[in-house]
Amino acid sequence: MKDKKESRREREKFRQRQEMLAAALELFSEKGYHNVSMHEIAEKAEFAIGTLYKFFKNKEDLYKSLITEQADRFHQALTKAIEEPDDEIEKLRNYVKTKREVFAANISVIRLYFAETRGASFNIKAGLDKEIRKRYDQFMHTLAAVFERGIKRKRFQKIADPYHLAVALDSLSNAFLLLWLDSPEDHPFPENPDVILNILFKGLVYT
Amino acid sequence: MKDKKESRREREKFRQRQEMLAAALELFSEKGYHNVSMHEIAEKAEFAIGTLYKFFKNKEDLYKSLITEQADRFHQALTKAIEEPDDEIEKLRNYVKTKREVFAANISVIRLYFAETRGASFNIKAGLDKEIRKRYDQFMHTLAAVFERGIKRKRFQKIADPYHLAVALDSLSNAFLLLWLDSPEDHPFPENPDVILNILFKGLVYT
DNA sequence: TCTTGACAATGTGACGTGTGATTTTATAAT
DNA sequence: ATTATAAAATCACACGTCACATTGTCAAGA
Repeated sequence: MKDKKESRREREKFRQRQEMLAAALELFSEKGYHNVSMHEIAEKAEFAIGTLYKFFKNKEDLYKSLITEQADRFHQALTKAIEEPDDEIEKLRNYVKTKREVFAANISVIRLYFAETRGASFNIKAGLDKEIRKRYDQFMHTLAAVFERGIKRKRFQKIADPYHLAVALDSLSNAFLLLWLDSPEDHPFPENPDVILNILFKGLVYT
Repeated sequence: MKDKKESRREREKFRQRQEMLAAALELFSEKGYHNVSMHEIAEKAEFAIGTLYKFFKNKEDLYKSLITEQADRFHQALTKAIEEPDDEIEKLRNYVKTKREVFAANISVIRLYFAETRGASFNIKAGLDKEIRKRYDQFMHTLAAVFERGIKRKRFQKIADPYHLAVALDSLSNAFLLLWLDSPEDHPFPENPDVILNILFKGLVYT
């Protein structure tokens, strides 16, 4: 019974924390770190200011938790996507497909995430940058491994270093997904994710 | 004589303005918009705060001027780079080469510029985003024209829509240049800019 | 030609005002 | 009684203003 109560309370706390983060996420992604006040977050989450501070040391801590937790979710989803299929080309297809879904469903967070990984974010004094980049780099290496294996198995030509290929695919998919999400009227979503992959797969110049 | 005096003063004012912008640039690129105060800028530029406000309506105006002026410089340099050579492949080579130089010489501004073009920047309330994107999009179209002409002249295969190819080259070059500039120890600058272009030029999968 | 002094233009920086993060104190729930 | 929540108080900081100071201009008089 004691146990049950404890865990019940635990769960309750966790739920509250999630609500706070959800409210914060919505606000941050809409207006940016510096244009959102703790008051606003508290109000949106339907808590008082003081309660926020019971859960998070300060604004920075709140933001940091938010971003890293979201980043973990993304990386987990994408890692799973490239691990599941066996064939390398299918891995890449599944990667693009999953990324498209993740982006579409979380476009607002994605922008914050980019701000952090892409440098030029000065939202918090220090630390987050490193923290996020570590995760990003880790993922980039697992993606590189796919290319490496593909080259070893003679499925891919070695047109570049595997890590470079990973960087290339990452940046290409980011660019196109943002393009499509930014203005679906001008740049509608192609049904086929191969539009992106073909840029890598096919050669531009005649040989 | 009157004329000369006038222009002398004009030039003097311009010089001061430049000094202010230079100081602001250094600070903004180091600490971000919100972590730099007008006082700091004034101090660094060795003017009094009031003087700043003689030149710029407010902080936003200062920042906006800074970014758009820099962006114009970049776009001008890059446009020139793709207009000069006659051959399409040489245009692209020259583009990458020039971009590399521009990035290397202005890495700090570049980050700010990305923050603005890549969304996720909430530095100023409104306007800049649109202003910069307009310029960016304009350039993207002139780059697309290179691909279009290349395809028409049978120098390139039509592996994708010309605009998409422009987006692809832009994002690839950004990604690699940042990679190299971020950690030259881990990822040294290849002497040959074709490292980037080959990803576009050569096909990854065997055909 | 040189000096002088009034007047304009430009530069200064202490201060008013507002905002927002964090703390403290009061209240209610368990 | 102890803990969780709410609301008000504190406190620091940064934008932008404005009355004053400084510098520069120009013409009349020595």
